[in-house]
Amino acid sequence: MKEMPSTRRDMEIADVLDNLRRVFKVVHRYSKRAEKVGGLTGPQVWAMKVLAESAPIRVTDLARRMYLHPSTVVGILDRLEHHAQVARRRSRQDHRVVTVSLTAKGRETVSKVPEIAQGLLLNGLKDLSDKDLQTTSEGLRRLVGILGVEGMPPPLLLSPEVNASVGEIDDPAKRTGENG
Amino acid sequence: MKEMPSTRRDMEIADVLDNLRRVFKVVHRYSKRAEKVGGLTGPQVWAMKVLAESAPIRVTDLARRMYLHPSTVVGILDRLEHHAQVARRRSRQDHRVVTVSLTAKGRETVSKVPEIAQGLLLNGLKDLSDKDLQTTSEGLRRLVGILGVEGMPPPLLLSPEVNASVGEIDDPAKRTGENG
DNA sequence: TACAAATCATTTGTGTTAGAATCAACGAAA
DNA sequence: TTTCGTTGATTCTAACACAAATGATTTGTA
Repeated sequence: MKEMPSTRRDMEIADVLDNLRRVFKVVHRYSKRAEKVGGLTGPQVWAMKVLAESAPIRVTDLARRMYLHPSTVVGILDRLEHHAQVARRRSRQDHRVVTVSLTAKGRETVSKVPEIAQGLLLNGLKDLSDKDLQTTSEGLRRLVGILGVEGMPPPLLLSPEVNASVGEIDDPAKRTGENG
Repeated sequence: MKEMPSTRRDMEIADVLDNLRRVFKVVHRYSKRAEKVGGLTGPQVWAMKVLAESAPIRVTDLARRMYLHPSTVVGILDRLEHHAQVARRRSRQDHRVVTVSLTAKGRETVSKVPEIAQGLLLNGLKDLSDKDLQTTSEGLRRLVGILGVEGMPPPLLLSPEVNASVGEIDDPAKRTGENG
């Protein structure tokens, strides 16, 4: 692409992208090793926290809640089940469905989990002044806005249609620009 | 004790974390799938872009520039080499080091690569008003600051080019790299 | 010179992630 | 009832990511 040297603006944009990459890296790393609680990895703990909140839950729904592909969740569940942290059970009403729950050991583990990956960030955020926090929040909101226009799903965490939107993120062309 | 939830502040913090997670998901996905150029994945293209800028480069330095672990880069290079996009060469001065360069085909590929994953974000950022851009930039810088102080050693930004546009973000130079 | 320590790339092992294909089961329609 | 399309979970393949260990090489030191 064209190199528009010029202004601070461009530098600032480069700055944003660079910082974003950096934040990614940190959080990713952090959630990869620092989060281990009982020999469990970040995503594993994350899954268990979701389970603690809404078990029994179907695999598909769990995946939706974690913004992950079902096949990914299957792997995570395999490992958790192997560690006896969760239990799978076939639904009797619908034999296709598998519901997942925490075992006693799993509940025990969850109770021990402090604040995980977010702890670091969380503490940092708490230390910010009101003004700084607002700026940070604003900036992120801005980014989400930018991305959101192109297809980012709504807040959710509970909305069933999350997955639908997520699935189209990479193909904004499909989106009819209804959005607000 | 002093855990009084549900102030505006707490909601704002939750907001930040939530938005962050959202941004992660989008960008991650985007860089995983949508970035394919000539059958190449995001990280592969990324590596090639770095190479286009500063080949020949040592594997370790490439890893540093990409904020990735050397062993990860090795895998990426393996695939790129297999596609004849890059070439490895053992240094004659120091037989331990391997320098990587783009092949003719590789240069051809890079020239075709538009703006990849960043394109989406980049365009969005360009459309922001000066003020909004500043706010966004500020917010990110804040986050990096938080993470940088608390626990993020590795970025290192020791290479001149990397922090060219970054500047003074967390100033890790002060720290004697205690890495683990 | 000899020998220990550091460096560099790589290999090995584990885990995360997604997409395609597969298989079983459900639901609706002919 | 049989057929057909769909849904749900899983398996398979491929890539990414990191840590720890390996092997080769260089550097530092006695």
